Amino acid sequence: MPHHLIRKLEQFTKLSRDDRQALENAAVKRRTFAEHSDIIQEGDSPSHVNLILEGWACRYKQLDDGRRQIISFFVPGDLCDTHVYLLREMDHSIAALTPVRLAEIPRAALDQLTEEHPRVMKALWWDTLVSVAIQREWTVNLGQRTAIERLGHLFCELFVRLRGIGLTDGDSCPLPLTQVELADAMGLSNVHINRTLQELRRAGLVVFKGKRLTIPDLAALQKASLFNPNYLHLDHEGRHLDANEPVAD
Amino acid sequence: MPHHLIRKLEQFTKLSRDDRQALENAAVKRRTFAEHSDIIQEGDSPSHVNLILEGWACRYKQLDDGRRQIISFFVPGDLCDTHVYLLREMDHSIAALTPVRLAEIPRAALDQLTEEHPRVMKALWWDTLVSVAIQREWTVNLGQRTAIERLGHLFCELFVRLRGIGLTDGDSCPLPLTQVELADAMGLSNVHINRTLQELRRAGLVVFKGKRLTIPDLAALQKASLFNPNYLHLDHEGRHLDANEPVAD
DNA sequence: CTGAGAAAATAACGCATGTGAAATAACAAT
DNA sequence: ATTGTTATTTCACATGCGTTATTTTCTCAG
Repeated sequence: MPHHLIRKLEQFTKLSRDDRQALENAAVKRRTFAEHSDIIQEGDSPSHVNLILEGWACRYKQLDDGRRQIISFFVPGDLCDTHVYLLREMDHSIAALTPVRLAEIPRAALDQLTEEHPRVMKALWWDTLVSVAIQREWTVNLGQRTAIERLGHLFCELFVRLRGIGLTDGDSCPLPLTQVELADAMGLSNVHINRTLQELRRAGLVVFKGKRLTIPDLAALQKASLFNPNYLHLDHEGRHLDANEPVAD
Repeated sequence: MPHHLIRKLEQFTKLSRDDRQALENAAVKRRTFAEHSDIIQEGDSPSHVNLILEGWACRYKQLDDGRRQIISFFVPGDLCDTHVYLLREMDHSIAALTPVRLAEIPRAALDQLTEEHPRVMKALWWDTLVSVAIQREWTVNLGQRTAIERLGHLFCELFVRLRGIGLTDGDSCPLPLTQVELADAMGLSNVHINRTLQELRRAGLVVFKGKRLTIPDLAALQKASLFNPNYLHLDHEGRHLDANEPVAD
């Protein structure tokens, strides 16, 4: 059932049938959340790890005066902070952007998983490292890129991430975000997101309509956005398949 | 010798003499780097984990057209990405901002440490979680805060982090950064950093001179910067000292 | 003490992006 | 179809911050 996660992890290393089964077993407790509802709130005490199975969510933080920053987007297969339960309380909230189906992985299940399945442990570490690399890239995006580069960069990133889990269809992918949400993520006003979107459309770089994004020429968009996918670390060629860890399947 | 790291980790959980010794042993291989030299570069293949013992460093990323973003600051006791060697190549560079003394922790040593010293493993996980929480907060900082809030927020963060490892002296701390470096970190021009710094000085919120920062009234600066230290997770009161893991000392 | 290089400060001007408000357009539920 | 609701688009105007360049102040080696 957590096939998106498995597919994502297998971009990094092949898992055995047993490994995959262990992941299934860890993700038995399912929950659903309505669009726009909070999955967990700042100040809550985290007791388990959330794995998004279906739908989109986001991390966000709200300043005292109402300003809101979306800190990251979660798509199917994404884990919300492995080992987060070590912390006493959440420093941010997570909200469902669409209806969300997720699995709550209890602390004990995760600990057992990493102890008994070293390949899974390594793959989860890889996933964690990629997540923080994405967060770093957002720092670069917000700090240095212009509005048009910034938005183009986000579109490239989301497209490539979705492609990795098989959720793209040719040159298009789902993008269930409003312009206000894009604005909150990019640190821009919704008015300026609208202007920027039109500029991207006029340049023929993107089509964004009906909750779907189409990128007719990904290379062109990458170039215009200074997007370099190296930070997603999708380039391994089996490097991490240890010869002495046979993959029984 | 890695006493800053130990002091930092002990903000989270008490370590036994044995735990501390294991950390010492893992950090035997020492190196020094000159001011402004690169410690590791984008594209390099990481083979070990760097632990800053002395001096300041930063992660940064350079765009093709020369724009540079400083992504994070490293102070003594900071680890540069636990388990980074799982990745094939670095997606960013790390540079020494002052002369730097560090320890290279080999992969095997780290693996052994986490296997044989569960308290240390937990503490390192906590440290990792705090690091990414800091990265998230930078996203909020760059996305939502005005120049003056942004810079004030950075000053609060660095002061609190340094206080945690005993590197503050009353209401002041070292801050060996130039205005250009502050600009590259805050996504602002050096000219505007200068203007903003003057505004902070005029308001009596900071004194910044001779590579030292003084914050006469931390509460006031926190308020002006919308700084909430919760994301540094320094609030545990022994919550993670399991009763069944006696701390021999 | 002196000079050279780096860092900080100042100045003038331009533009990317914000703000607030109003007008359309799309969507969802009856 | 009709309506209420939410999302998008457009407009007019304001401003925070960038850019380029010059000047002043530090720092420290000799």
